[in-house]
Order: sequence, then structure tokens, then C-alpha cells
Amino acid sequence: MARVEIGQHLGMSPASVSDLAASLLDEGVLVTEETADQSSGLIRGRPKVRLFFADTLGSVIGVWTGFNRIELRLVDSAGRNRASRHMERPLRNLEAGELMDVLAGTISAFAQETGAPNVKAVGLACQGYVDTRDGIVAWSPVLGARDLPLASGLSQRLGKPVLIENDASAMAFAIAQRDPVLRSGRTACLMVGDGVGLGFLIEGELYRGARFGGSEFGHVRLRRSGPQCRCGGRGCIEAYLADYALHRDAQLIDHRPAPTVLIPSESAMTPIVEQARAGDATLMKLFHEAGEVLGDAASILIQTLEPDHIVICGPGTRAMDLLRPSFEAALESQTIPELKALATIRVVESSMDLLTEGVVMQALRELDFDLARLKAA
Amino acid sequence: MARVEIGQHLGMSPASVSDLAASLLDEGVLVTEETADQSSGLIRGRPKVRLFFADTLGSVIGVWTGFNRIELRLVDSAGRNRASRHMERPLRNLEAGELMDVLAGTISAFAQETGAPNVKAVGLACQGYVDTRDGIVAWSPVLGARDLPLASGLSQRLGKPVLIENDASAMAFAIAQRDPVLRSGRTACLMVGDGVGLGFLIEGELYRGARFGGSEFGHVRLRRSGPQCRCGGRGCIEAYLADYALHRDAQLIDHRPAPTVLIPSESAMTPIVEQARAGDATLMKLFHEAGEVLGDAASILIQTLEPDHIVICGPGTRAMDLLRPSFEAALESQTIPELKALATIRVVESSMDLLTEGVVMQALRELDFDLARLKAA
DNA sequence: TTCTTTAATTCGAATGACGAATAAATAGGC
DNA sequence: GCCTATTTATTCGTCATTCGAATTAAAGAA
Repeated sequence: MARVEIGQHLGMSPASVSDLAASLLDEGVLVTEETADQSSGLIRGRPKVRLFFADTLGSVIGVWTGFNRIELRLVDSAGRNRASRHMERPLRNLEAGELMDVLAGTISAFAQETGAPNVKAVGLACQGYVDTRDGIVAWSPVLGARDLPLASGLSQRLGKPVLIENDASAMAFAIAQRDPVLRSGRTACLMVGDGVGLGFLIEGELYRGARFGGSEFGHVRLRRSGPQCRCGGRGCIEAYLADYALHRDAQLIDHRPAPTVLIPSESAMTPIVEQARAGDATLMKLFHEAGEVLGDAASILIQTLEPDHIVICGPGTRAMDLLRPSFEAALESQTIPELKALATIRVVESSMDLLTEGVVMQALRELDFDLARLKAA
Repeated sequence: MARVEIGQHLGMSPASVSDLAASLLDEGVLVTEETADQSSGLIRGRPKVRLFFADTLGSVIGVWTGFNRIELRLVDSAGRNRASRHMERPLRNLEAGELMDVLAGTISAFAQETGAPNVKAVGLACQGYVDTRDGIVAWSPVLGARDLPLASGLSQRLGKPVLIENDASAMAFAIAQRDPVLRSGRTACLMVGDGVGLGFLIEGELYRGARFGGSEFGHVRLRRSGPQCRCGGRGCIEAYLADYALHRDAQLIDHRPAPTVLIPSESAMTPIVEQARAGDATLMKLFHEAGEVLGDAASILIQTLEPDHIVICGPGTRAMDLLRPSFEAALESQTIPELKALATIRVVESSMDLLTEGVVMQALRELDFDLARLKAA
């Protein structure tokens, strides 16, 4: 952004912005645009000089841990993506110490192989109840550990600050960073995939509950009886919508033996979706029910949070065409029209590496705060 | 509060507080404590001099409109209650203009009779979807009008600024003003009475949705089928918990004719509660179901908002002893223990005049803001 | 070349907050 | 009754921020 724009954005006079920018340029935190001008030619007057963060201030690594997959990403201080990688690696059944050793090893190997310059911080996102402030994973289906001090554990092993975050929150943050509209007002972001998570943003800032961030919204029980959920209950949102639930129920319908795959991969889901699209009645019914539950879930969100935007994202959107009719119908019938009219609903087909982008941005922010604190001291 | 305390509270130095206080004392906005000292005697050192808002800066009238009742309250600028009154007056079936005439008439008569000194503003709370910012009641079961520009209408008639607010929000605000604990963190306040409303506070500030404030949480549908709700649907929270629902179902159980009382008064509810307490099995079942629904509602709130505090308030708490067993059981069985442990749940037996206090405080706040703006100009 | 337009900088002034020193008002001890 | 300790409040000089106004810079238009 150019100095004038920053001023308008922050409600400050150009004089003040100029002042501050000058000192940050001196310190090397900011750099000015080199490329003379690309779009001007129509605009009269002195051209804007855009300011960027320098790309020499270090870098940040973002990590996402899924059930049997780790995604890694390296971003420099200018916000540019330098490298990314994913690998298959089941993390369950590891003892707490082992788990942190494996993660730390994977991260530092990635840093070494990509020649990561001056890694300043690491951000990690995973499913479950993540206490970002204290750096503790209270519970996660992925890591299979309780009250795990993951941030301090990794921080010790890597010698760098580590920020941990709920994955739906990280995803919501990343999606909102890409679209200014979603950064204004309240945005509820439902992530459907291995589970069902909720990331909630108020004016672009992540909503934090009493302790955790994004909620495991999937465990809200919408039906008094219903399919079995991982949490032990029945009729949870997740028990209809999550990949594992759809996969399991598809198997059961075919009268095949009980499923052996606890966490279906993308390739295991594809045939189910395609058979349903081809017209398989029993599978269609599964997706119909799932869509209905998704509609009920959105309805609850609307009537509780009254958001400006609802975003449906995550791998589960692959079958949105199958979910949509019953989703719309349920949403319509359950929601007071006055409220429904206020919320725009959009589907964002977001891959999991958007998520690592999200944690990186969160971690960058933390660094900024530290920088501010350092300057104050 | 004394100057030192204000400083600690605001994180400012005593010097700055002293400065600002001096100018406000000059302007007559603040006054110092007259009564020499009441509690000291044990504390050494120069005694604190407490500062109060002057009571000569005008007053504010708070109004609550229920189904067949209007509550009024006059508060001076020092926050002291000067007068309050309530009157029976059904407001339904009035045309928009008439309605505002009646309300304006009632309010100015109250002001005149109580000799209200220099009324600066009026705050009004009612059930329904209230757009505080634009001063429009989008829908209210009480006023029976749609998209009513109530604030501007009353403001014109009274010649004063008028603030309107959802009643559950006003109640939540008032309750939190009385208890500092509820002003820290996130507080979800369920008001059970004529309907079921939700006021949500984040760090003591009312949460605002896309347009309205407190949500008509009662219309979240928890059961796919169930008793009839005023909104036309079935199985809404309200259809189990609200006074009208309990009253209606109690009548139906007794095989009496369809209820003629749409909005039961307190005296109509008392015998129902007492018969249930006495052991009437069918009535007990009604309260049992209502408690269960209340538990489910609290569970949804916990898993969506992750609040630090849940407050159950409103006239419906009169039967809390009957609701509690099934409430606790439902809450327990539906909620992830990690989340439930974070929220304290309390029942506040709050009368409706607490509510008028709430709107008054809201309106006072608006005035303060205006004062700040005036001083800036 | 000169004028217009927009961006950025410089400089002086105003504001607000703070630290340090000081004054004020009390209780306790002798 | 006097002195000391203790806590509260004020005064004053200093410092950092921010802004308005004027100025300089860099382009296109005439």
C-alpha cells in the first residue's frame, strides 16, 4: 500500500504516516516499490510509491497436522510463499514425547532442505480444542493426547516461538485475508472435512472463547438419536457430515463388512461422491441427510451469531452439489427470514494448504506484536 | 471511585487522572464526595475523595414494553433511581402512528407527573428484532408491526433522542453492570419469560450481529417435530419454555378448552407451578421437558460461543427448581466436558424493572458519547 | 513550457500522558 | 501535642504523537 492509502485506512494524516514510514524504512522493516509504475498512465499527479515489508527479516513455517498427513509451508517476511511440502505420516499412537520429537524433526528437516533463511517462528494448526494463549492442546482426535503442552514442547526442541491454533480458525483467518468483504462484520466459517469445525471472525479478528478458539461445532447434537459420532454421542452434526461418517455409512448401506478405514483419504471419498452423482439412491439419501444437517447447523449459527457472512469450506465442499438442495431447504424452513436475509452464504473450495497460510499469518502477527513490544522496551 | 482507583482501572498515571478530573469538575460534570469519610479509620494516609457524576446534568427515562404492560423508570445523571411506575396497557392491534402516539403520551405524562428534571434521552426495550443503530423495530410480537421506525417516531414526538434495544440485551447489560465478574470474558444471558431471548456480552460490551442485537434465540428449532411455536414452526425452544407455551400445554393436558389467554400473567402462571411442585405428574412432565430443552439450548451456546458465564434470567426462573434436574442432565449429556468446565452457570432472579435500568444505562452511554463528540467539536 | 493534479515531506504547534517532586490529609507512636 | 509514616492528590517540566499548513516532488495535460 502507498502511504496515502495507509493513512486513509488508519484514519491518520499523511504527515504522521510519512513520519512512521520513514523510521521503519530506516530500520529496514519496510522497503519501497522498485518497479517504477505498472498501472498508472491514466492517473495524473505524482505516482504512489507502495511500501512492502522487507523479505530479509526472516521467515515463518506453517504446519498442519491431519490424521495421516502433515503439510508444511515456508513464508518469508514479505509474505511470499517460498516452499511447501506435504507428507503422509500417521501421528496417532505416539507417546507425547515421541510425537513432539517427530514433529520437531519434520519441521527442522523441512527448514534445512529448503534452506529456510532465519526462521523466526513456527505456526501449527490441528483439529481439536487448542488453547492458543497457553499453547496447550486440550484434546485432539488427530494427536490422540490430552492436555499436551505442544507449543512449549516444540518451542524447546526448535528454539523458536511456536504458535498453535485450531485448524478451522486458521482456515477462517486465511480465507478472510483473501477477501476484504469477509473481514468486515461477522464471518462464521464452517469447515467440513475429517470433522466439522467452526472459525468465527469479528471484523477480521478471530473470536476467542473462554479458553479455546474455533469450536468443534461438529459435536453439537442436532438429532436426539442418529448415527454414532466419534465423541461417543449420537446425532452430532459431524456424525452426518464428516468424511469418516459418510464413508462408514456408505459401506454399511452396501452391506459390506464394517469399515476398516477410520480416516478415509480423498481417493476413498471420490467413488462415493461419483456413485451418488450417478444416481445411486441410497447414497443420494446419505448426502441429502448430510445437507439437511448442514442447513440446520447454518440456521443455528444465523440465529445465534447473526453473522454477515457464512462460509462453507474444507474438503467436504467437494460434494456441495449433492448437499445443496436439502441444505437450502432446511436452512429456509428453519430460519427466521429477517435473519436469513442478513447473511450471505458462500462456498469456498479451499485446499488444506490455505490452512498453513492461515497459521503462518497468525504467527507473523504474533511476531509483529513482539516487535512492537521490543520497540517499546 | 477515587482518582487513584480510576487511574488503576484505566491504566493511567494519577497525574493524568487528576488533570482530567479537574477539568470535568470545573465543567460541573463531576462532583466530589461530600460525606467526609465513612469507612476509613483503619487506613492510614490521606483519605480517598470519591468522584461522582453530578445529578444536575439532566435525566433519562427507561421504558420496557411487554405484551400488556409498560414499565417506566426515571434516572438522574448520577445514576440514581428517581421514580418508577408500571401500568397495564395492551399495545397490540394499534396502527403504527397510534402506537407511537400512545407510547409518547405515556412517556411524557410520566415525565410530567414525576417532575423529571431536564430529560435528556429516552431508552426503550422490547422483544423482537430491534435494529439499535437505525432505530427500527424489524419485527416484534409485542408491537405487532413490521419495520417500524420507532426511535425516530418517538424522537420526533418527544423532541429528545430515543434509543431502542432488544429486551434480552438490555437485561443482560443490566445484570452485567451489577456484577463485575460477568463483565469480564464472554457472558451469554438467556432470558426466559414471554419468549426466550439471548443477550450476549463480550468483555461487558453487547455483542451486535449483522443488524440486530440480542437474538430471538427462542426460535432455534431443537426438535424436528414438537409443540407449536408462535413463529409458525414446531419444536422451537420457545415452544417448550415460554410462559405462553407452558400455560397452553397445561390447559391442554387438563382437557380444558383451548386457551383464551395468549399472554398469561404472573398470576396465571403461579397455580401451574404450584400444582407441579405439589406433584402433579403431567405438569411435572411439562417442566421436565422444558428443562431438557433449556439444557440443550445452554449446550448449543457453550459449544458455539464458548462463554465464560451463562446466566439464566427472566420470569421463567420462577420454576427453576422444577426445571433444574432435567436441565442439568441434558446439559451434561450433550456437552463436551472440556467446554462445559469452562462455563459457570448461574440463575439470576431478575425482575422486569432491572430491564428498564438496562436501557437507561445504555442510553446514558449514548449520551456520554455525544458529550465526547460535542467536546471534540 | 506551464499548469494541474496527486503524493510525500518538512516544520511548527497543540495535545496528552507521564515521572518526579511536592503538598495535603490522615493514623499511630511517643 | 508533636513527629513520623502512609496514602492521596496536585503541580510542573518533559517527551512523544499527531496534525495542519506550507512546501517540495513527480507525473500528465494543455
